[in-house]
Amino acid sequence: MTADRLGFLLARHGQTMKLRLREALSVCGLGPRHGAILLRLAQAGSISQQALLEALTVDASTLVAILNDLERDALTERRRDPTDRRRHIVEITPEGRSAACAVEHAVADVEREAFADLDAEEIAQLHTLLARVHVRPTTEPGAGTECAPGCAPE
Amino acid sequence: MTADRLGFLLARHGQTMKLRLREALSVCGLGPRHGAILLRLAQAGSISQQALLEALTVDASTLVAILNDLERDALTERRRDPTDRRRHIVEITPEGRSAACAVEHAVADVEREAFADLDAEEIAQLHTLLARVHVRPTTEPGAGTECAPGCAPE
DNA sequence: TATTGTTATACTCTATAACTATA
DNA sequence: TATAGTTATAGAGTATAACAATA
Repeated sequence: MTADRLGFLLARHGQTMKLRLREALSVCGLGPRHGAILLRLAQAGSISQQALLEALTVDASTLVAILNDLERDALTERRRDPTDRRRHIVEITPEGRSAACAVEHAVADVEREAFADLDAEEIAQLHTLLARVHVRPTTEPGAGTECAPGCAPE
Repeated sequence: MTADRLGFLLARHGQTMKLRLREALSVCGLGPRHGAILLRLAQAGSISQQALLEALTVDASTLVAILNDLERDALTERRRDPTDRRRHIVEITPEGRSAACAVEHAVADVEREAFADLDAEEIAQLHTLLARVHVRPTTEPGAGTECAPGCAPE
């Protein structure tokens, strides 16, 4: 069942993984993005909002909504950057660390099941390879080959 | 920048790939799912609607909408299975084959750019590994480890 | 009664554009 | 003027549930 383009395969499995993560994290009342942010913060303690934007590949307005949720639940806090009062720095709270721990467990469960057929080395390989795919387009849109002649429908 | 859970990484890159595929295929007036179905049909000629459901991991109602689009553009046709008139068999039309060719090119462009940092062998590895992740949950929901005590917020 | 396909609908996610504040 | 963040809103995608036809 590998009779599928790698691009489609990646898109499809990514979608499935997102759905599973959502289900697993719904126990904690969080979405996948919320979880990813909490884990980052649990590692780093505090991150600038800009850095989160780059790391998570989300729209700025989306990030605001997520941070509002987290702050409403007292899991994170935003404070102004003293050196540039336009910028926000996001910090994790003690409650946030507890939640991050829960997220860690939930994600680990999902991963254990999803990657059950791979051994540790293969999982590491997959991780490394995935980390090396380009997330952002490097060339201008439209730079590639156009649709072949006579291909366009309608 | 591998400081990320594999699950989150897969979900995020899958999302990005889907967006890129959508952009590339919009030239042909098709969505990613439309493209994936066309490629399948270009290979097999005809597939039962049930088989498409399993292969694409989409909801039945979603598939209906996609097939309606394809049929409206005269790229595919549905006919009843003579042996069981409840079932539909989806067939590709000549126009559909042309469109599939366009899809092939567009997807190849996206893949070339996204996997530019991987050599042919690594791409094949990634493909093989991805094909071996479990798409569907094998255990009942809730069978895994629950959130650690004191972890749940609010 | 169970299965296949369909329709209608509600819900979520995401992106777009306009607005505020700081620089 | 340009940047960081926010808000409101519209659009697309997906899932849920009820329905029709066939087995």
